[in-house]
Amino acid sequence: MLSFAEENYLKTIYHLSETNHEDVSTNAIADTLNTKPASVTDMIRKLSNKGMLNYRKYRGVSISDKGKIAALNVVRKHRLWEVFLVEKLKFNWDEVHEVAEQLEHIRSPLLIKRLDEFLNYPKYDPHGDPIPDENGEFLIKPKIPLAELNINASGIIVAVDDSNSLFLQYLNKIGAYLGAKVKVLDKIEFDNSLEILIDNKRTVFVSKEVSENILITE
Amino acid sequence: MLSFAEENYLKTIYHLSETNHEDVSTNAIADTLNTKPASVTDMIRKLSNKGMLNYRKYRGVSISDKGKIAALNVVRKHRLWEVFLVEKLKFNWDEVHEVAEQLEHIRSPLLIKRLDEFLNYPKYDPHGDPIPDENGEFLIKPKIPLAELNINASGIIVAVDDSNSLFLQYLNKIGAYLGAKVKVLDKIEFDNSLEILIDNKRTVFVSKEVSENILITE
DNA sequence: AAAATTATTTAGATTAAACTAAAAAATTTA
DNA sequence: TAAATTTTTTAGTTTAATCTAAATAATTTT
Repeated sequence: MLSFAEENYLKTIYHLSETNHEDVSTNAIADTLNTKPASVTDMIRKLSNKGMLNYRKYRGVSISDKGKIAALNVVRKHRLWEVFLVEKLKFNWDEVHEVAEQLEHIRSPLLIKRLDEFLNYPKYDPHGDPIPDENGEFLIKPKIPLAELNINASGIIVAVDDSNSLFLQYLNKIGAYLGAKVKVLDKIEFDNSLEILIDNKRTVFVSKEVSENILITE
Repeated sequence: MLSFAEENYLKTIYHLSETNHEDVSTNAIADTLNTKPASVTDMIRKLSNKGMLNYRKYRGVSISDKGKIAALNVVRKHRLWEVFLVEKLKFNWDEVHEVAEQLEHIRSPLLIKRLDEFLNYPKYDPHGDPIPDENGEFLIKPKIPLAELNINASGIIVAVDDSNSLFLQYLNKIGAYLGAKVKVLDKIEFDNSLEILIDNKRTVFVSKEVSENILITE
């Protein structure tokens, strides 16, 4: 059985090895977990001894099959809780992470089974990220810029590329938010701006820059 | 901020001082928490230094006002989660405790506020125990033996006094379970047995012994 | 390729929460 | 009330997870 700390290390190492497909460096782990490299080395050694990681001194680590299963289980719990927080408890997107970081460590297979059932077996979390099933299987849904949608196509806003606060304020002003449904009504050839319908309620024009920075899933 | 361990000690000391109204002994705490008395002494000292307990060496501890607020907050969280598990996730009574012991330590005032709202501000947990509000206020609902109900009165089964497995098997056989609604249809003067209606479904006769061991709240 | 820099590991400490064994205080028994 | 017993505390360890400082390995620069 894994401790909270061990679960956090595994999850981090899993995420880091997914994004860049090489062995993960000690410093990268220390940076994301806000710990010191020396602490990371200690934990790496421990997790290697448990068969969760493949480790070559000074060369970085990769995650083993066993470790991947454990990591995906934590990811599964994290994302299911995020769905719960947003859909049932009306949390906003930016409020869920910290709480889900805690909830993901609750140990009870029955709880997760029932939560999954209660949420009606969601396949994606509120950020559009896939929820692994009990066996760690999942299907990635591509995130594409709104700019690439065809006329009459629609999607859900799942992320923004340029997340500075002026941009977020602007999105708020036009009634767009993470989770909102958007439909492309027209493309203006003159300046590549888009006419979009947000949440079946409001029609607005957005510039090319804006539409390239809004990521959606279909 | 309190650690998990500190929260568990405070909760235990609160419960122990509620049941018998004296200072709580080191051994009693060690017994309920399955630790050694020496460990308890250490923690008592720590919590006293934080102003959570009143402690006189060799004389036992009582909980301070500050400690009580902290303890009641944990109790509140524990009981709200129990309601969630039973009402929303269809857990049985005997399955909730262990999970709620973990969930009660999740730190997020917003989470608890929203959970409370989501559950429609329950005042009692599935065992009939009161849920303290944000200020630690609550109202105890007396638990009385089924035997003491008048004819046509009804209540909810919240506990059993004699919880040996033969008794529980018998309850199961007659369709009674924790949380079930029971109504007294008749009292048989000859042997003080009762004719009761369980869950508006089934009518059965139960002996005096049985009706004295089933605890209900109105 | 040697020097400088950066990354990683080792060695040794610290903190929280537990433990055992022994000492001391309180309580019960005779 | 003195002796025996029980309870509680003290002293000293242990383990997990962290840290700092120093040493070593790897990489980059000149």
